[in-house]
Amino acid sequence: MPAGASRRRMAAEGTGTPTGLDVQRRVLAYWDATGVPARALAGTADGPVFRFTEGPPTANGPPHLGHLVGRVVKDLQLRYRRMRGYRLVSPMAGWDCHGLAVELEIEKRHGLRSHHDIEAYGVEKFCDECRADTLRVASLWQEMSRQIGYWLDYDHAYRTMDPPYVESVWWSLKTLFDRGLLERGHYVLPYCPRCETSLSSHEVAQGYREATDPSVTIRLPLVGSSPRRELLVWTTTPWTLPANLLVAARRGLAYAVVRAGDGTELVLAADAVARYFPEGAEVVERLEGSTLEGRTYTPPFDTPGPGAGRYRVVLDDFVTTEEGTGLVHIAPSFGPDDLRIGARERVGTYDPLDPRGRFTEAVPLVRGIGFKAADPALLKDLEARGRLYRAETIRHTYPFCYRCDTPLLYRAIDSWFVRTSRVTERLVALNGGVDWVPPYLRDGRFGNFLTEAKDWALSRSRYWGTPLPIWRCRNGHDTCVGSFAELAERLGTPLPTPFDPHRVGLDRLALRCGRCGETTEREPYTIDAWYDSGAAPFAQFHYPFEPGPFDPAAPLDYIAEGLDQTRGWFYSLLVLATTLFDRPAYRACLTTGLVLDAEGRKMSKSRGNALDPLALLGRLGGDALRWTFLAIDFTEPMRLSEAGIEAAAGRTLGTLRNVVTFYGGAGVRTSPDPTASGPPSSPSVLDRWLLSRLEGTRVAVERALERYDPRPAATAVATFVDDLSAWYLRRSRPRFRPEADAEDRRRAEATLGYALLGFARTIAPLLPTTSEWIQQEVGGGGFLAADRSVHLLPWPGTLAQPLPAIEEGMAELRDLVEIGRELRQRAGVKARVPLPELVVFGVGDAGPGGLGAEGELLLAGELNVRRVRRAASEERARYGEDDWVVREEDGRPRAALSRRPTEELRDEGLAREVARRLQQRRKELGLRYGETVAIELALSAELERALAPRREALARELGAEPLTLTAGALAAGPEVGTWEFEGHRFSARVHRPTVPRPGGA
RNA sequence: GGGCCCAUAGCUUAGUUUGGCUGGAGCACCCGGCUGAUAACCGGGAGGUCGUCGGUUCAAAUCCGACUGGGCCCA
Repeated sequence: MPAGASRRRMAAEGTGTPTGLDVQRRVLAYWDATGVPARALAGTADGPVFRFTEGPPTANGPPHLGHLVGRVVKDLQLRYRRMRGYRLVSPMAGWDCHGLAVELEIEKRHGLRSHHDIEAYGVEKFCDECRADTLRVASLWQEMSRQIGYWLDYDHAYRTMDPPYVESVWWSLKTLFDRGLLERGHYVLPYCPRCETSLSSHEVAQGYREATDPSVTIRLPLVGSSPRRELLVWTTTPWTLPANLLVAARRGLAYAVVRAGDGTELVLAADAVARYFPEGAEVVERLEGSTLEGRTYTPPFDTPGPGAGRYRVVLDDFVTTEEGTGLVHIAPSFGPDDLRIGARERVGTYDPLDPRGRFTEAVPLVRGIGFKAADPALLKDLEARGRLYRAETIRHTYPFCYRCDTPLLYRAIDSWFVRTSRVTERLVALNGGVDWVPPYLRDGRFGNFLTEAKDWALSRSRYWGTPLPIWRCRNGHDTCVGSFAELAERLGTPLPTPFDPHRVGLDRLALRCGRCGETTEREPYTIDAWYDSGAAPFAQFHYPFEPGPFDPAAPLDYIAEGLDQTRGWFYSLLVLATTLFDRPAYRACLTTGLVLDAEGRKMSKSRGNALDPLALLGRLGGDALRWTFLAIDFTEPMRLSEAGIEAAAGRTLGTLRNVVTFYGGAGVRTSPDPTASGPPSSPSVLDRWLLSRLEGTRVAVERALERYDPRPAATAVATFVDDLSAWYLRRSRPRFRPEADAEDRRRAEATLGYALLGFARTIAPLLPTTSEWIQQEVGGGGFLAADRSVHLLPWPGTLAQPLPAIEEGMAELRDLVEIGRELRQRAGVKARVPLPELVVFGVGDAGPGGLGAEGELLLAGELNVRRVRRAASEERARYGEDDWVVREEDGRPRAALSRRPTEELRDEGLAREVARRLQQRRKELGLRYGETVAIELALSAELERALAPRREALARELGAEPLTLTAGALAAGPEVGTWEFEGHRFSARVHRPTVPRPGGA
């Protein structure tokens, strides 16, 4: 019979150890049927509050493995807090609904390319589709959460597009507006001509790419110079030259006037002369920068017309000579420094591009041509007029729209800003009190970002987002509306019901100006979706319009998201908490690193190396993944592979399941809840040791979770599972046999049951399905009632008395076991052959490890020696090389093992070997513990001599009825097996006394 | 160009904050064992220039500096 079939049959009969997936199915079915998650969800109703907010994902794409890591980290903390009796505010799931990502999806679907296309298509229809698309794969997210055991309230999820949420966002915007922290401005921002909107720096950062651009130097003749003098000016964006208004030089910088071949004199920085004239140049004059101030020049293109003070040289310290000529072309509309200088010099701005980045009729030469595409025509014209000094190309990184791959331009446009630069100090100060994990983020990446934070460009010229609730009248008065009621009041009419606060409905509304009574128009913007999510802690409760559990004075206790959120959610949360409530947004902030594949490359859909979290969960189960994430350093980039996850989880979790199966399968049953009456008392040091180890594990897990660092918890859990399986159970196995002392057996059962249940509670935050399975299997819940769930039990207090002396003694004892095994190996005697004696040197009357007679018994049992004897080091000489193997440490004897078994012991070893193989046979036949079997044994002469006196004991041990012994060999047959070992040979017919069921093997 | 993080056995890692005994462990590998957990379990072995170089020190995986490689962020 194939092994697989055998195992399946055993599993069907309930005698095999279930896989992690079996456990998960069983537990999820139990939770689904009894509603455990809903009952546990919010924690203790009247407990102290633990504040948490789920960072809202956008659900228009499926979850990836990185999301899973974050969810595990969040969930284990929430479970721990629930068990500690906290009330969770709030367990709401959340969805980020607005933004360009959603819009672009719809644009693609209908081939829309511009604002014009969208408006022709119909803004209302467009937004309706965005709304419908936004939660397209929410069910995948929910299913993923269910399987990983991340319990959130999906039935009452907050959605950033819901009217109450939008109203809370409006309230916050008006609060900022009233405090002068929300202002309109004309600033240079990254701008996508295809999306026709400005972008945030966060968005731009994702789209830098290598590109080839012109690198040109042009001549700008100084007015009224004789001989003719020309300024040399360098640029990589010729398309900005029609918008040139000034040239900047630097005070204190040395400039040279160089004679050119055509007799004109060229002005450039002295440092740049060598670059421009590698063969040398005739310098006719040296100038200091400030002497150039106020000189006027002829502009590169005769476009904007005269304006006061335009086309002159000004001074500014931002001019350098590392690149270019030390004379910088200033187009105030197209660069931040340009805009600043233009404003200081009062020359205004000049922008000859339309919203789609094409030249208007102001530049007839290139009218209708896109900004970058116009470069060749502009250069050709300059050349024709003799104004082009040098034209080359350059490779550099240039920003492209990360959504649509269009080259961006930097452009001064009207926008609304949150004046974060005015609260920089508060942001830094409040962040200083945040407990970051890992800690270096506080002053490192995040801290740096805060100190450099510029004003937050909030407005977007888009359609699907929270509309900016500001109306402007023709006198330039702005009215910011902070609630739906205020909107109705200013309108003078009730709002339609239901009222949808999105662009279509809102843009139609004309308010009266709050100051002058004039009619107004809404500022035609939506806001950055990051603002929406930053408002989640209060907006999810419709604060301040409803009396929810939001406390404006209290930060969140804990949040956890991916490291990329330092520029995203972590930032927007802090900005809003600071400007609205003047407090930090969160007390503890944990970040998770990037998920990489086995080769260390970033997992991405396009690369095809991404692991599908739902498929993984379906194959391995949630706890296997959880265990993997706990065991690795999730604050750093993580290399993950399916094989790695399976291997990491298999050992510890598989061993634990085996122990639980043994507890049930060996017929062990105790009272329904072994924890109810406190730790069982037992004189056995083995029992007391296990319970002490259990308590140590509980303390280690508690300490780790209090510090938001689960890794030490995982280490402690793995160690305990090993102690439980490889030492406690291994040494306790004789105690569970039917022939064992009844009282001792009862104590062992009670101890193991208590330990398993205490352990289940300890690991409940880390491994929710495994712990629940243990609780139901061992605690007698039987997967029946919700109130027996481990997740509704409190976090355990002291589980047992810590006994450091016993733990140390046991460690010493286990050390002696290793020494004993080494001695056996040296003696060349297998463990199944009992040896007469192990001598332990230099231990006191309390025996090895100070564990008394029981310690000696454990040692004797584990090493299969008849007795353990204590001896003084001085007796070393009595243990010669012939009959003993001796282990010495530091020149002193530690242990000695008698290497010569007696005839009787040797025979016992042979009997042991035969019995072991027959036991194996029983198991292959799928026989249970108590079932009897008929065995015919045919033995060699020596084996028969050894076994005959032990026939009775052998029959009992094997459950053989009858057991017949004969000399010789059995004829081959289907039920006959033959074994050989160390020159011995025997065959046996083992058959079940009952007829197998039809369809069985 | 600037900032931050990481580097320990083939793989996953403990130890680094606070310098100190032969740098622990698991997986895989080789050898061996198993006395009702058996796709489980146990022992032994082999495998390490603790990324490289330099410094501080009686003593450095640990502290300092430089460099190399990898990653993230900013420009």
